[in-house]
Amino acid sequence: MIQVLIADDHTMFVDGIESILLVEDGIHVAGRCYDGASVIEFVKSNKVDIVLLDVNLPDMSGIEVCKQLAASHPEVKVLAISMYNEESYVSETLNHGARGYILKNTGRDELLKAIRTVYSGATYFSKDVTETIMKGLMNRRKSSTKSTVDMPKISRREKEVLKLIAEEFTTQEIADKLFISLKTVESHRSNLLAKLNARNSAGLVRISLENHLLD
Amino acid sequence: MIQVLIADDHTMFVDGIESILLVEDGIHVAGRCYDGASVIEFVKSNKVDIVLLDVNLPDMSGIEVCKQLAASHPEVKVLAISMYNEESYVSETLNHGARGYILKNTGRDELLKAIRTVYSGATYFSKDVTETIMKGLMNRRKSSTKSTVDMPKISRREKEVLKLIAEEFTTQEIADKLFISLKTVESHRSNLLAKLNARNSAGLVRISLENHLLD
DNA sequence: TTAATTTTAGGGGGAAACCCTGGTTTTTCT
DNA sequence: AGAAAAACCAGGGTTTCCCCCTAAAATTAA
Repeated sequence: MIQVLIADDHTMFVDGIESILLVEDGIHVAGRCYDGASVIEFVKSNKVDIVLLDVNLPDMSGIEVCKQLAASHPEVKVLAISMYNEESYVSETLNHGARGYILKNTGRDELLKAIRTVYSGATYFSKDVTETIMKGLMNRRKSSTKSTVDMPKISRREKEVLKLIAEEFTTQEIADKLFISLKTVESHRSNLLAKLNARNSAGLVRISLENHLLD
Repeated sequence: MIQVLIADDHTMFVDGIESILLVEDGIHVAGRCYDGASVIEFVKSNKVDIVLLDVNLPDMSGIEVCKQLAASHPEVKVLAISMYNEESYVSETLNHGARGYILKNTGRDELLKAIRTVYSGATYFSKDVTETIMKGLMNRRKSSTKSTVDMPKISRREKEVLKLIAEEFTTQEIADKLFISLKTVESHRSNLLAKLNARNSAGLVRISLENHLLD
């Protein structure tokens, strides 16, 4: 029997979920909570397998609840339920221990499937959520590509020097490693400063990391 | 008619794909390529809607091909095909312009569905790949939390100094900005060097960027 | 084969960073 | 309230960085 705790501040919504789960074999509604604090309290004294957790609770955010649950009761699986299909919400929630993320417009069958899937140890995300995440993952390309375009060409040797600078080696150490003179390394760094429009080595490192110049 | 270019260095695999696509209505195999360079060449002089791209090509990586295609022929959609269901591969590929990612063990029907989906402008990922990405997205919690844990506490003031160092300001400039003495700033940097186990400002910047200390 | 770029190298000088030690005041935690 | 941590300040000494300049050899592109 899967013990489910429903956590949402909208009574009507909780009622709806409960009525779905009540008639379902193998699933039992262990309790209902209307805020984050009571979720933490409830799991302390009750056996709960899955928390159906609204991401937007009045007192604390669902993310905070996830974090605390993951710390104190890692065996309790969190299935996040949210009205918002936004990348920041989704990834934040997942990054704090939720095993699944479904939207509030999810139908009865999908809700049951999600609960059973998460209970089995796997993860579940509704189709829309999956798309959102993929989109977010892909859109990071634009920013990185754009900045790569207007980035001056860095020669092979300069890149080597740049890498070693980022690894905290001094000019002398870099010279020894590359079997070249200290003055040569200084030339390279000087050229790098000009090319990357940096004022010092700290900037060199920041710019090269931000633009993935060391890959 | 969807013009498809198959790019893979394994002849047998290309043959297999081709035989599937040949009997399919609305899909035409525009050409076959066995390395990345010829893909770039081919799209220059042929109409291609979709490139079925093996991520592991002999001469250049599929990621490189994606990048170049996105730059020169953004209308050509890349559907990545790979033997490896690994997070780094998948996200790298998607971040460089691929519209989909399927595995080589994908069946005939799913392949066709993927092609048609990508052609329609949407994205397609096989179920396994989706799971991998989700796992990867979730597992960043562990690494980030872990690194934050064994990362010494950085005071509010130190963080301010650290930010300004990363923004390439000199000690004197930082002192002026924060209305404190030059020597104080040096103290803070010195403490930061010790705390973050860095040898110089370059390392300070690298470590703080790698561990998201400036957020 | 020129032309351009890259890589190499050097002198000299000033600024900044780094290291060490010491101290006071303020904030934070218990 | 007392202890601990953080923030503040400072001097002197050493190293490293950064900048200006020049310039030859090697590689690459036109």
